[in-house]
Amino acid sequence: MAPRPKHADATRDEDIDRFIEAWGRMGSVWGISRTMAEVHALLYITGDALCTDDIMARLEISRGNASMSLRSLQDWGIIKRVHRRGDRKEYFVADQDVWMIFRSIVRERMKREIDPLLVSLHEIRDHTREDGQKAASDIDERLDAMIEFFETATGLAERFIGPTGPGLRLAASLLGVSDKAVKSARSGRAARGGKNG
Amino acid sequence: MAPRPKHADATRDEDIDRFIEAWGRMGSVWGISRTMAEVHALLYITGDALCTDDIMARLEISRGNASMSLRSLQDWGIIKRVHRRGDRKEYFVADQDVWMIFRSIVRERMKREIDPLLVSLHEIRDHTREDGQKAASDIDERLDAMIEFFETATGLAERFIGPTGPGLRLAASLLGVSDKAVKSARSGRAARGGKNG
DNA sequence: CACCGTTTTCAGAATGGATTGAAACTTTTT
DNA sequence: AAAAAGTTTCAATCCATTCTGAAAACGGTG
Repeated sequence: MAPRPKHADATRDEDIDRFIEAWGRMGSVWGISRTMAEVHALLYITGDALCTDDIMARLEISRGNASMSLRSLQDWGIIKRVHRRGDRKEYFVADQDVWMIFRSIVRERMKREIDPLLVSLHEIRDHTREDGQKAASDIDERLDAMIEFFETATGLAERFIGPTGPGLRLAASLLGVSDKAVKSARSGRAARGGKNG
Repeated sequence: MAPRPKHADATRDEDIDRFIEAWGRMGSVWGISRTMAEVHALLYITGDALCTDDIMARLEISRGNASMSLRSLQDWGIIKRVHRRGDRKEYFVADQDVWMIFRSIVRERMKREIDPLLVSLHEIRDHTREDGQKAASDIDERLDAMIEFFETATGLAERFIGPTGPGLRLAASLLGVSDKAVKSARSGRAARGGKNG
């Protein structure tokens, strides 16, 4: 039967590499740089506390790059520093709760992107309004529609990521998204038995 | 009587410029290029059907760039071509329904980013599984957690953007996102101050 | 306070994505 | 079928962001 090869560790490392690559590619989606995503991937998937040198070596990146990525990841609140007694190095661990990671990222992105956009939209609309010119009324309506959308979306997001807890899971059940629904929604590949609570 | 300044059009154009700029800046968030977002902004906010030359002139971009942006926007399904009788040019109009725009964008991003990620994650997990090595079991768990998250999120998103209709509005009420947000959902009016709880 | 291991900073180099512009192509008109 | 009008493609170029590497700063220790 399945022989347990001595190169099990090498296999494991390969899998880790693949995960890092996949997650790094996602970086753009979340608006973070590839390297930053890779550093996070490494910390998340290993679950270990790693120091800067570990990360530099594993990812083959410069010290400066590692330092900056780690800093950003901390700013985003998805990794934290840990100290080891008798060791002068800093170690880093990734938050292991995927929902938390998601919340942190969404919160940060909203703060950086959506909030300023809403400010701009309001400024523009206030301006078109106070001019009171008829010419702008159609534009006004479109601005209104957009502002309304983003404010509703913001409100929704705050529910999800707010301090009230793991809102998404709640939302999932509220909306009746069952495992079945999820499975059948995925066409093509999907045979597997992921399970837990 | 509202005073009707002769520079009304100039003022309007300025407002449009500001909107284009704000929306263009958002481009990165949605993973589309700045110019593409600006073209969309122009079409959306004016509500007009514009031809390539109009867009080139207004945005001061090259023909090639305009052509490619328009093409992408069509691929994303948020603008469409219109034909005018007796005119050989193609004109373009933006979908005026903000919810539809959002749905199109989310659908497209999921197809391009999340689905491939999920495929990769499954491949990696299947691989760590079939090796059956103990060393990988902790990694397995983390992969499981991540897969479960993305599948739930995907299922949720499909609810929102599915053909069933304006799911987000429904979601908003289901989740009890302040009645304010939902009420002001009636077109034409809006009050500042998105805080709620 | 001088030393040593470590982290941060930052100017310049490298990289990759966006943009141009002109040629190639398509469609309509005469 | 040639000309005219409009659109798309793509190699070359531009530009913004990311990355490097070495120097500066930090912070304990003896």
